Amino acid sequence: MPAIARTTPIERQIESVSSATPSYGVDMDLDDEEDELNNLNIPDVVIRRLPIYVRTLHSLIEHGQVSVSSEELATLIGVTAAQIRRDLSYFGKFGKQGRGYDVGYLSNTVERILKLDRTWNMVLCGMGKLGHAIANYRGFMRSSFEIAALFDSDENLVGEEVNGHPIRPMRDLVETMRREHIQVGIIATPRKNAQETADLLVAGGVQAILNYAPVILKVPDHVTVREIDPVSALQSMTYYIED
Amino acid sequence: MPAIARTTPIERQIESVSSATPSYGVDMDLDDEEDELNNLNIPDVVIRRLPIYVRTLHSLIEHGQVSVSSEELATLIGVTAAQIRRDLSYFGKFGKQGRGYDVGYLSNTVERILKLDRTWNMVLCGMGKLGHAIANYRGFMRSSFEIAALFDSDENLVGEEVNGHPIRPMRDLVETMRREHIQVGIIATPRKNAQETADLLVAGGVQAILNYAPVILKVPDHVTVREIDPVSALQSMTYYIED
DNA sequence: TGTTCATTGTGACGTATTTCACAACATCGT
DNA sequence: ACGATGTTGTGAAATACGTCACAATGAACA
Repeated sequence: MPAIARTTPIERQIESVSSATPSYGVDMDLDDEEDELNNLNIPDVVIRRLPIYVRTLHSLIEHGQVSVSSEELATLIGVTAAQIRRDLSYFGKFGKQGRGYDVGYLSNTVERILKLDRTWNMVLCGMGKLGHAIANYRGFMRSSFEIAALFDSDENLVGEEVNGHPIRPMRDLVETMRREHIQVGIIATPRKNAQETADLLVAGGVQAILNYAPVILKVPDHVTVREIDPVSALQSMTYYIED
Repeated sequence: MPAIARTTPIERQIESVSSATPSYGVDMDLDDEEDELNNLNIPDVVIRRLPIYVRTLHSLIEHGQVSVSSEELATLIGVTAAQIRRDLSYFGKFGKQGRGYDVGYLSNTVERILKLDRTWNMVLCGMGKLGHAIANYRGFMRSSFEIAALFDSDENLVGEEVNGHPIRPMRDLVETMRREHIQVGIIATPRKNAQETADLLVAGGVQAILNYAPVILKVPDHVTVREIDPVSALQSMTYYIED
């Protein structure tokens, strides 16, 4: 397993991640500490499913349901029950035989695993039409995320206020991130500026980037990237269309 | 392989597809017709990578490059060269030993595989803020896609013109789709209306749905769905953040 | 307290996907 | 015409991921 060569397990790079499986240095002394937050080598596919579990559990909570079996959850989500059980088993034992899972408890647990039991401040780079739409989007707050600052390199946009935040010049990005200890960034710049923006985010200490620009970003191993790419999504679906 | 039970191969359902591997009825008479468009059982992961290849090839074309090796392409994209060669080999042989691939030819070929050598008309459902942003998005046209009609169930919005198209009432959706032979739909409705909208799209003959609503849609096997879900993307990245 | 029932958590197995590694071959310079 | 070079396409091996199937066990109720 050549450490460098395939640092970024393929699939990830494209469909999104480019993350570090943050599990190096495990030769300390093989302590069996199999705690909940044992994150040694949990497949990224599993991690990507967890938010869906959380979302579905929330919806059950809204409906007042207190307990759920892997089977029921599976049906709601459209996966197999075995998969849900296996996924959860990576982190510990949260169910009760014969009873299923306590909805509230499981929801809290998975949120804690994903570190959603806090608010993450984000910087948004690129305040064109897309940036404006993102800045005005109401869905982040409801989910542990908050846009803390807006940036654009166009001096004409700087100063404009969007959804309560002034647009700041790009040159302030790194400093702002450091000062406010921000680890999450959103890139909504034109394609050609995306990589340089990513570099700035990295300089500012970013650890997670949500990338709306249609480019594969090169980032260090400790930075996770997920692509939001509607065009690619469409382009891959047409393959299956039978006319 | 229980046909019904796991119609929707898990991963797909969540990370996007819910498609038909459109390859039933292959007991005709095992003709070896291994043509390019041989689509028997090509993994969806591969299909999802093809748009990235196309995009990267286009960028090479813009730079005037005429030939590219799998190695170079791999570096640009951030995958391994072997993977690119394997992916392409599902469809045929497009390279020349010692030389690599002809950029223009490969680009055209992959586009043809993805059926991007035509324009796909789409319907957009849900004309709230998000719907407006999508309707005004300039990136589709440049990529074989065109929004042909807008729909919303809110009578107050009906009639409003967005980017040259009037918003029509939902009740016209099915008829419009059939009349104009539209097979691609975008859902940008609130979460609670997403499933009913999907049902209408299916009734209208949809075969591909780009879903911006945070719900897992239930659709028949012949319909492919891809989710655009920035919140889930963020929620899965925080897992990796080390503070 | 024992029996029934439902449902978990997980070894063992199976399938899907990626990577290795190399024979085959096209091109070029001589 | 030939050897050197670079790069493809692909069997075979390796790894990653998903599913089966069942022993273990908690709850309910007799």
